[in-house]
Amino acid sequence: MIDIKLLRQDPDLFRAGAAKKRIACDIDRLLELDQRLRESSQRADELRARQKAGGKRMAEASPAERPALLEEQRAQKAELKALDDELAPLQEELDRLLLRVPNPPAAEVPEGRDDSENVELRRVGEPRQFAFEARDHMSLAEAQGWIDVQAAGRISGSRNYFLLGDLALLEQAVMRYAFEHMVKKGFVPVSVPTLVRTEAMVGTGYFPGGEEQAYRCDDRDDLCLVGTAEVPLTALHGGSILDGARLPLKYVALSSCYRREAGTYGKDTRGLYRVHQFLKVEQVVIAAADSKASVAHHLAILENAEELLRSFDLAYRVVNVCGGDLGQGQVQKFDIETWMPSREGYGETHSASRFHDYQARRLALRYRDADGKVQFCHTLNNTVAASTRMLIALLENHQQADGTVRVPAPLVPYLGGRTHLGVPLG
RNA sequence: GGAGAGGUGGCAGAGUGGCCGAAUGCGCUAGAUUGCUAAUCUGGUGUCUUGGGAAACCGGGACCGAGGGUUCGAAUCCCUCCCUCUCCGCCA
Repeated sequence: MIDIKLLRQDPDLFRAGAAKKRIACDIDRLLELDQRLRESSQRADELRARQKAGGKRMAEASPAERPALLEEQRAQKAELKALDDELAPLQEELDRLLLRVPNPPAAEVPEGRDDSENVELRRVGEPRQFAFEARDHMSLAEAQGWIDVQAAGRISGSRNYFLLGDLALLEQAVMRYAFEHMVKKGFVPVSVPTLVRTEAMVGTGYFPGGEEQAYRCDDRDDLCLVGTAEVPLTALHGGSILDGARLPLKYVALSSCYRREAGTYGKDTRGLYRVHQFLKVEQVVIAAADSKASVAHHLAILENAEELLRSFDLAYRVVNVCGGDLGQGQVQKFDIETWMPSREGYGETHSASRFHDYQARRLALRYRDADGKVQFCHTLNNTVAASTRMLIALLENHQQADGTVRVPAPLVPYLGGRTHLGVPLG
């Protein structure tokens, strides 16, 4: 959520921000509501003050004085009630609109309508050239007996999968390695709930707006399945005032992630690229409110993921995501796209976002700084490794002519010392 | 799922209709005292919001798990929900 005081001071900043993000947003209506509410609530506060004073007089009044006082208080009460009734819907509308105001993107964010206008920052590693007919991850996995989407479709519907044998082992290996990679860097390992209240979805900025992308339990419970561990991790300290000396807090979590993928019919239907459920190791930083430091954290968590990709011998590129492709809350986002031979291109595998205090405001996530002032935290997050997309990259890039898959060095210890997976195919 | 007990400031804990934003203790903090440490004494010590002020600060309003209600007046009474604890049942 944005700071309404800033909005009053500099509405154009927010108009420009919304325009850059290509998100419609009625700033004028918001300012008008704010203005009216502030004026009226002053009146309401005065009425309440008189009401309170009257109550005190009542307590001290003699029985003879009471009836007159009572009458006076009744009249006041009616007046106050009328005013409150008038204000309540306005306040509601303001709150609703406020949740929708996009966080203005950083100056470094490129102009652009959608992902086609993201700006490439660098390419690292050479896409692999094959001296043989390379397979896509699906045909390779099927040939090795590593995947069953038919059975998954029968049991769970489309975009679900069973992984079997070596591929199930590889998934675990990647997750374990990614997790420990971050723990070694001092990130606190966390196991998180993946069922969260609507409140947490709103707090992290996924709602309102992202409801179609999230699975929701039925109305017996107010619970959603998270699309990423970012949600529980960022919400972990919501509602509290942290000791500023303890910041930044760095967390890493491994969790299942659930995505409805509504509106993507016919898109990436083959294989593991777009699925309803996967595992992901996610890094979250909760920091002090300092935009410079925030940028440093952003680059650091980006580098953490790049390190992992380089250690896997995977080629990738980093893009600076353009305004139109940014989410409502993000100040800036870097995506990492990893080379995927079957796509003959780079496919998104990581997404590093920084939010400034946008999520923190919604979550009431604050800290006390060295001067004793209460401030909203800055939050950031990035993927470390998302299982399915990492498996696509590993299978396709490290496949051998005989249909086995080479295991990159860091994963060997997590696979019992094996350097190749699968059996030679005829 | 059944029965019961609770949710009050950083923590512990009082408060059953007005004098309660809330006693007391601990903690924290500033100062005094002190050869050092410990101890002692004194003051300060919630959040949000609004108005005034350059600021220190001052005034108003809201907040005692959340949301509704009763009342001139609610931490206190009523309803719904959430959470915690104890016992029983079921279960990974």
